[in-house]
Amino acid sequence: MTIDSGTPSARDTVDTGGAASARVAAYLRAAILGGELRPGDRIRQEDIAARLGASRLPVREALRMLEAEGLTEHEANKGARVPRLTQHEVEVIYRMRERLEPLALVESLGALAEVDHERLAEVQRRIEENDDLDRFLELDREFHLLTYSGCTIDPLNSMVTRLWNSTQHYRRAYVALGGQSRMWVVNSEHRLILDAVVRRDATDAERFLGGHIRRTRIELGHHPEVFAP
Amino acid sequence: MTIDSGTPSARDTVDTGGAASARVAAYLRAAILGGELRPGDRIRQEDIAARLGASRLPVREALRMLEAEGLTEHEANKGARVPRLTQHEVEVIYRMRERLEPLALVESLGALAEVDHERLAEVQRRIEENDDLDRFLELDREFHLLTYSGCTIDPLNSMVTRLWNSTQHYRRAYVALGGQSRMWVVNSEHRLILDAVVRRDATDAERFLGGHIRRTRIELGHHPEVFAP
DNA sequence: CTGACACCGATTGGATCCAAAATCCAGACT
DNA sequence: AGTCTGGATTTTGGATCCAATCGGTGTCAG
Repeated sequence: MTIDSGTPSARDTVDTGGAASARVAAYLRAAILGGELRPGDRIRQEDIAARLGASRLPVREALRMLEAEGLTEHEANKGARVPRLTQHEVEVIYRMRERLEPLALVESLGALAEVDHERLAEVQRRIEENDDLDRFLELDREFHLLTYSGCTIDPLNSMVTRLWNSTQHYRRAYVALGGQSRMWVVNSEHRLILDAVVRRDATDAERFLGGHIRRTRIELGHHPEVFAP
Repeated sequence: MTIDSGTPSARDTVDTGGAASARVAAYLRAAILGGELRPGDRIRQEDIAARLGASRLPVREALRMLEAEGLTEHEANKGARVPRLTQHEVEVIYRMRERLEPLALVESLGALAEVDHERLAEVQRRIEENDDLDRFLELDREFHLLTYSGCTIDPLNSMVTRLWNSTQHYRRAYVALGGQSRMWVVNSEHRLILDAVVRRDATDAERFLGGHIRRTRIELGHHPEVFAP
């Protein structure tokens, strides 16, 4: 795992904290999103500090940042863990996504330039050529977050990112179980969204994106084995 | 200003961090929500530490907590400030509330016992008897957050709280300008919501709450002077 | 054999000290 | 006179050390 990584297209969360805190946060973020740290895993401050050659203090700061991003949870005098979610919690998070992400997309539409449209098309092209499951997770995330990148409303951005972070592990488990097998559905929906974005059609963008997330939620509901401990 | 305060009905945000961090966080939270610290104000770590007789470290932790709650914002090597929002940002936050809070209410409905219904009715009664503007802010917040108190989905709870926190100052400015003068509208809407909650009618609850927030957003949009620097 | 209690190791929380970065002001130069 | 540069001051970021708290284990009484 590389140390610099961080979220592919996250313009936020980079400035906050000092240099060391940011390094530690990037390391842990990559470890959790990448699947090395899984829900329920405990994170000991000293372990991380020793591994990265820093003191425990920037680790503490990093854990607080990650908590705000939904990647860790804290309990006083007991430390940090990667949150473990129930099936119902994930379902509600998808319902939150259904409502928030169309809003973020509409806020973003006007600010997206043609360069962004081209980048989006390029990412979608790579999704369709791709056949690696872990790579799909990254590209899909990049596609959607890129469509929101014109949105300047800070709480909206951070909440959308947080919702993606929280469900990342379950998305991985889902595709690993072959759930995302009918890729042509995903691709056709992505193309509808991309088209609406290029046309800057807020109504269509909102409708297609909402439907895309809703379908995913329903299909995920048919696979309770994803949530087995 | 009292030191113990904290958010009236916030079940979350109490466990995290140690004792000193929690005290500092509660102090700052009360100062910001209470209006002593206003948008744009800078928060110097040493000032707070000296004032509360703690070291700077718990202040740093507290500032991180508050950042997650939307009450402060950070910049590396530059410190913390109370965020200043534009009119458009506040409007989008209200749109987020329109979409998220009905969801939180529906998730909460089934878990609310009769005791909660009685407490709600009591709070609403006090709102109708009340004639102090600052007191109205508190009671209104308590009413709504109480209706969501049965919701156990952590990210949903924290996001709803964060949205309330972010707009608290502008709500205050709005009522101070006499914007919330037609209290009978607020009260009739609250009664509709309360009734739907008692009947556990998800459809009505969602509809009335959404309408309540939407009307507030639109009325707020007619008062741009609230957002004057 | 089981349950309660006390002790001890492990881990997090807090305080103090030091380093680095940013801001502010003065002075010189254009 | 205005602007740029340099240093001094202020403020935040990081490291180390010490205290408080939690979890497990072992022991003793019932």
